Amino acid sequence: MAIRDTGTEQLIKDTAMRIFFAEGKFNATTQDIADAAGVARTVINYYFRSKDALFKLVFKEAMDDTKRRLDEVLLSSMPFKKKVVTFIDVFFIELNKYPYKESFMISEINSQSFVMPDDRHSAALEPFFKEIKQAMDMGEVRKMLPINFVLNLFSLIAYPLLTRPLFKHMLEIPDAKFEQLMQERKKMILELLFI
Amino acid sequence: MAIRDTGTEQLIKDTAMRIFFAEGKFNATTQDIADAAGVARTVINYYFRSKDALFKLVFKEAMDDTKRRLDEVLLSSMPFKKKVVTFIDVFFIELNKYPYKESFMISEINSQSFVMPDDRHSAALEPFFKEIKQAMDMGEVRKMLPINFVLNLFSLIAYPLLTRPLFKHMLEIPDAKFEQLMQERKKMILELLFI
DNA sequence: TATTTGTCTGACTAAAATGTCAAACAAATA
DNA sequence: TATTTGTTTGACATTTTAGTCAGACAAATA
Repeated sequence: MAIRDTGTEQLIKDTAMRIFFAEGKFNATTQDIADAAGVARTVINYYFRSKDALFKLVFKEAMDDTKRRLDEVLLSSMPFKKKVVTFIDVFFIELNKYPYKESFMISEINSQSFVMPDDRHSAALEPFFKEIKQAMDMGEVRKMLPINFVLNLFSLIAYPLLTRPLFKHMLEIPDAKFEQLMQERKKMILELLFI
Repeated sequence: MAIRDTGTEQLIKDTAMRIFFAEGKFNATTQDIADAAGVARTVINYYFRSKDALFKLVFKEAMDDTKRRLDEVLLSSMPFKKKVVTFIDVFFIELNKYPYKESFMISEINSQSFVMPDDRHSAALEPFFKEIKQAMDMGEVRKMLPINFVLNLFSLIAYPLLTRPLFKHMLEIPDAKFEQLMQERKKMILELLFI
């Protein structure tokens, strides 16, 4: 007989993603996930064999998803500056839906058992570097190693959101204020990156 | 009788710090730490009562240590630009000794059980903001919210080191090359922050 | 030296989490 | 409808990890 699609497999993956990336419970157990999904814990073994296998799968799919979303922007035919603006927006939306995703990824990547999937080289990066160089030649952006432009872009967007709880406390600002600050940062980042 | 200082308590703390921050083993067990320190696992209970208590203590001491080191720079009487340069250097040295410390902190802060210690407000921050404003008025740095200047400073330094394994792979660069890139970033960051 | 007392250890207990399996259940199909 | 087969469940077993405790050990000191 063919495989029956009861939606359970997807439900478990979605629930795991929610728990990890939206709720920030990095050390969730299989029981936690099963409870949240409303299924018996053993279905996780049925569909994914082991906890580890589920975790690895969810991680890989999350990485691929992010990559796809960002590549789509990088490979589009927008003019350079508009592309960067869109890139920032997409990044912000992603981090709004899954505030802990980035942090989770970093933990995983930095962990011992982690092995980087082979296909991590983005095909979108190479041509984007060319565009950066062009923009530099045209005096649109400050001259530096194109790699540093990309690093700066990621850094300026992601870091404040990663360390959000720390900074919110250090600077004694409430949620709404922080949100507003982040919106202002979007503009500021552009002004910083472009001349 | 007085407490005998056998150095074991400190040894355990140092070992835990090494395992967490230098080796990146975030999920180390008490057995792992005891083995690495060359003591029986139960001494951890003897000195720290529970695993949780040890973890909390190590975390707090690490936070305090970082804070002290950075505050020292911020409160010094150097001229503004030199202060920022020194700040960047200190940050780099710290992240060189304990590459995973920042990542560990972020995980912890983002975790459920985490409660922020009360005394997190740095007395050094207030006067530093004043200095930033002055530098802006003097046209030394780009005009923006002083808070954004600080966020940018942290972001540009820390993020690439946090995501090091990811970027190293994505960009296919070996260790030495990455190290060199980070050194170049120091200069680039200054050029970006100062006019 | 004898005693006290802080330090350390190994054996045991307890708790938490993962994995296995037989059987129940339900959807497809003969 | 009867049978097949994919799905789901609960009971049980295993593994992993943390905590307790009595006693061994060793440094201080009376």
